[in-house]
Amino acid sequence: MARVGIRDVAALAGVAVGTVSHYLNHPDRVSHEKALRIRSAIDTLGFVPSSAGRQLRLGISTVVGYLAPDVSNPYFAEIAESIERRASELGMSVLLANSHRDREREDHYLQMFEEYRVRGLIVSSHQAIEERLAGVRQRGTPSVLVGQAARSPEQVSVSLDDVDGGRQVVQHLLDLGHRRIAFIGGPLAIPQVADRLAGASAAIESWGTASLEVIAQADRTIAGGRDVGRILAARPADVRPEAVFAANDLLALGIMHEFVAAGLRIPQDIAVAGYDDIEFAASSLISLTSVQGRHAGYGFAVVDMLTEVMAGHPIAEAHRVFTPELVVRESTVGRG
Amino acid sequence: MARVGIRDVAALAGVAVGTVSHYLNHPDRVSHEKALRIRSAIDTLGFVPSSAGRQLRLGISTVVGYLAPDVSNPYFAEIAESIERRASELGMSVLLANSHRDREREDHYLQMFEEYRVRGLIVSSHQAIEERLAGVRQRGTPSVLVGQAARSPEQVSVSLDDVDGGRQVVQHLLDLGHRRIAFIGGPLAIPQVADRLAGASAAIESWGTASLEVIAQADRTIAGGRDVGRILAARPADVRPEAVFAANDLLALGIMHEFVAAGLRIPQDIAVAGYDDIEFAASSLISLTSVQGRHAGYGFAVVDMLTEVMAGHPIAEAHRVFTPELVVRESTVGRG
DNA sequence: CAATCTCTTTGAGACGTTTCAATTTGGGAT
DNA sequence: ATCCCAAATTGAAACGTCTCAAAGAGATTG
Repeated sequence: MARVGIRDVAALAGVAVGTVSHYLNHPDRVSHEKALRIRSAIDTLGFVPSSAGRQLRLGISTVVGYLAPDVSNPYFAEIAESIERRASELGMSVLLANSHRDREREDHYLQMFEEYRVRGLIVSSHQAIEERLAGVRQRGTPSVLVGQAARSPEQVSVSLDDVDGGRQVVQHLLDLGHRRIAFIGGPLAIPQVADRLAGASAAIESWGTASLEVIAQADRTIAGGRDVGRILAARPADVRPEAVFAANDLLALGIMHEFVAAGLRIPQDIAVAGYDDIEFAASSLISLTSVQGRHAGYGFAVVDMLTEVMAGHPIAEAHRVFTPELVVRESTVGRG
Repeated sequence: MARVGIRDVAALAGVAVGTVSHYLNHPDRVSHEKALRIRSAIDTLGFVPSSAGRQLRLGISTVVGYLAPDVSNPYFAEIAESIERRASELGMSVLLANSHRDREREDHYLQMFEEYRVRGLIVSSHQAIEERLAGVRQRGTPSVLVGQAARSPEQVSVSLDDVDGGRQVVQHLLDLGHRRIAFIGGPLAIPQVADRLAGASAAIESWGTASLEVIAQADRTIAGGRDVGRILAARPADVRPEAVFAANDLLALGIMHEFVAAGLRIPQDIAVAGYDDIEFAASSLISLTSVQGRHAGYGFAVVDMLTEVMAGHPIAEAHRVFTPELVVRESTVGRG
């Protein structure tokens, strides 16, 4: 099953290889008659041009890579989808790689994308990855960092003001009258988590009479949330927080599940707020108060910045920071 | 920023290009001293081998593609993840493409994977895609169809017995005493949907005294479920189904949300069952009865079958069909 | 000391494509 | 009949890599 190449097509159609290539890339330069012969040769042979050959010659591709920590978190899946949609409008294809939050795999896929000479890279990560991306960029592959603001002016990024988001959530809980508040999340080495906590702390401090308990839970998944939820639900009411703020929606959903299973009423007995505003937050049976980041423009902004930077244009605003928006739902204010 | 190639490395290290290539691929064949020089040259130059060059020479790659209809459906995200995990154990990389249920985009990515000469393809699709895959296979790219059983003996597939799954769900609802049952889903052109309905119908018929109302909803998402849920909740109780069986969990979750919002009690007023058993089904505040397909081995089976077929081995069992398992939860039997 | 043998190193050639400069063709103007 | 021009076609060269056959350099053996 020897792969069929452009030469075979040319031979069968009785034309030169250059003509076949022209047919493929500049159809207007080839006569109708030969076009037909070539088309039929391609069909009978089942010719599929080799991207390796083309790329070798051209030196570039039309593919961009999206490296996500965890596609099974709907948050990233939703970002992936909006990126994909925008990219396809611009005639580009998106290849998705799932690092599974693993540093090594992240590195591996980054390397692979480089070897593939993707045109550009979109990277969501919980790691300190900026230095690595600087290397990649220097070697010719530009990238947009998504989800954490870059430090370096060279590294383009699109992110959310997580400090402000955390502040908004806790401010909201304080406004509702809660004073014993818990923050669930970790590890603090992750910028996104640290920022959300920082905002939460700031709100607490400026209020004065409230307290913030920090409960470490590095496993920011539904399962992780359930673990925490079980523990909290088991506490006697007077030492149980009046409200919990989870570092992301998955945690919050897991926590809520255990609260409800334990017979606690949300939000009367305990209020819950999440972060990211994934679709499942809005659709939970007790809809979840959360922080909406990527309003419509997020995926677009990412891809558009990437195209700018791929084109070599200087970026006016290298670090685009969106302001998050608190979405208040039943899990904090009850059925409206 | 001219790309640095293997020649540049060779020049800087003062060796022949062949030696550099050996260093990369057969490190044991090159002396320690030159290995060091080459390593340092690679580092200072920031050399990253071009996969295009390599692939052109070798004709094969170590990448497999996974084409999913919709990564933002956790069902596919979970499959993607298990595939990725297994593939990486076997030293392969997975590239994910999201067709967004769009026939055209599906075609586009399939073509792209072919041009990239991926080693093999894993395809989840709601379309009749077998013929297309036959073409792809004939041209040298093997594939495993996931989620629908293939018709052709040449097309390897891993799937679930959806007829049996549908039957189990409805049998369960009948056993609980429900007689007016509704099936939500569509379009019937989709094999998975049609099979689930077929199983449901079979169970109803063999029972005799029960009725099955089919409510078409092609948008099998949470939003789609909410639309249906609103309509059903608005019906007077005597024409409202006693139980609904949704073609997938997203639909079911959306439906439940509206039922609860309308004040209906689940399962006392109306029972709900879904299909796929995504994590959010188990974690819903009223946990959702669903059908578990891909128990542990699913992703493994897929990748292992793909490696077999990539190796050119004949497959003993070309169409592997897993038997689904009903997972009974609160949405049908109430709090246990 | 010659003859082998092993371990390294070398450079050419091929993979499939696109582009570019050069050539052919056909038709209209002179 | 000749010339010219545009349009269509051609073939060679180059992209970056790996492998293969061959050669070089020591080391070991007879």
